[in-house]
Amino acid sequence: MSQTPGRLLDACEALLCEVDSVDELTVRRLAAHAHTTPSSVSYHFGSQEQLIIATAERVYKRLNAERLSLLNAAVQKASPNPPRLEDIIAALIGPSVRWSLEPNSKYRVLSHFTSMAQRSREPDLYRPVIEGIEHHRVFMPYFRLLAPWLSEAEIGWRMSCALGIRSQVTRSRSRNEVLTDHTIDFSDAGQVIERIVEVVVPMFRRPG
Amino acid sequence: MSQTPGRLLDACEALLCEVDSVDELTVRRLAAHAHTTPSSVSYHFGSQEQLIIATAERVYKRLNAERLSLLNAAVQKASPNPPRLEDIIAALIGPSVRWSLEPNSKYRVLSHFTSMAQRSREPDLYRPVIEGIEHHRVFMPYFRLLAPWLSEAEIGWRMSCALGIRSQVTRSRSRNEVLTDHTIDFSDAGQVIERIVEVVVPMFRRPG
DNA sequence: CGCCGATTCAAACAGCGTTCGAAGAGTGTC
DNA sequence: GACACTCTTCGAACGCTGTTTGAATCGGCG
Repeated sequence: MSQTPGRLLDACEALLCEVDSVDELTVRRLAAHAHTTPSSVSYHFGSQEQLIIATAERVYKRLNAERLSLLNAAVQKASPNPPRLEDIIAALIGPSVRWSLEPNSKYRVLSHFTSMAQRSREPDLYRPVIEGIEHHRVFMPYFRLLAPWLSEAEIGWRMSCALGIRSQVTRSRSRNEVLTDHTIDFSDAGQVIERIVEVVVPMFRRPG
Repeated sequence: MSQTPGRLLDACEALLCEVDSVDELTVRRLAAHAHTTPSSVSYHFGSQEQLIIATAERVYKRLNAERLSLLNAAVQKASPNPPRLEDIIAALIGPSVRWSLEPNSKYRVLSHFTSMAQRSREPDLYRPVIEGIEHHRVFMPYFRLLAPWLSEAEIGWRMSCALGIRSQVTRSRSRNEVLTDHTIDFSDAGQVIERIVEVVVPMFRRPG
């Protein structure tokens, strides 16, 4: 077995974090960083795009592991009572928010990845990673427990909304700062998560 | 005055709508469509990127005009009473949702634009368009009227959240369909807008 | 007319991702 | 030990990209 694929994955991960725009990442820079040649990217991964996808997948798995561990902690903490709704929401959206603010986290890999997914002409390459790895379904039973009057579909819709708010925070920080007159400190992950939870919780409250 | 810049803007708008990925849009294709040569793009706009930004700006203005006209309609309809909260929210997020679903609208220009803004190494080129043209501040007084217990910053934060949910719908349709078990018809703009309004309204209700 | 700025265009340039073919490394078989 | 075979590496080349350059052309104006 060659160890070049592994070195390419590592190089890709490292370079994606250093880079401001994803098209500063070239096969030639990648190859140099991994001590190999441009053609080995195509050889081992099929294309540069697929290498980036594989890199993102690896990072996604770590992010999701953190989500799950927060979820389990929330469940443990409250056991045998049902977990707090606030904790479940924070487990869902917290890691993304936190990673996006930690300067040395690998979050840049994910934001480059999602921006590539949007502009790709081969959405099928990305779909499995976006829909499969982020298996939000693990959260479903706990939301159902806390809001049994909502169907699975209704809960899924509210999770989508929560994730949309999360993305707005991680993606358009400067725009948010303008809209909120700089009164929210968007560099304080804890505060931001709290604000998101505060806005999402009412979506799961019993109506009327 | 030359009429080439105008033809380039038109060509860029048309091609951005036809294209799946923004890097299918090349200066050579642009030039051919506008009956000119590749170098005229750089000559008139500085770069291909700036041409795309100018194109998006033009489309953004139309989208915002539609928002404002919906806002005014909502105000007129209720006058002299304050407008309905639901109508204000629908005016804010409705046009994007509707455009993103109309096959012949120019929404593709905007989604290509935002995905470019994310991956650009010159964010300053995009900032004025993103923060300036979308002058959401017009909505502020009406929200304040309807939720006087919220500060401007609090309202701005909730508007951000609403826009985030809107983006989630216009961007990740397939992911939403999976999460909601295909029980929401994301191709029905009216229904989608209604669902968003339904989730956003509680954010503006008096706490407690 | 003569001039001058504005505009057009073909050619060239440096960079990109990928493909190709030859060379090398390692392994199992005769 | 020698051969055959696959897996891997690598440099050269290909076709494409956006931009720059310099010469040609156009349109008014003194």
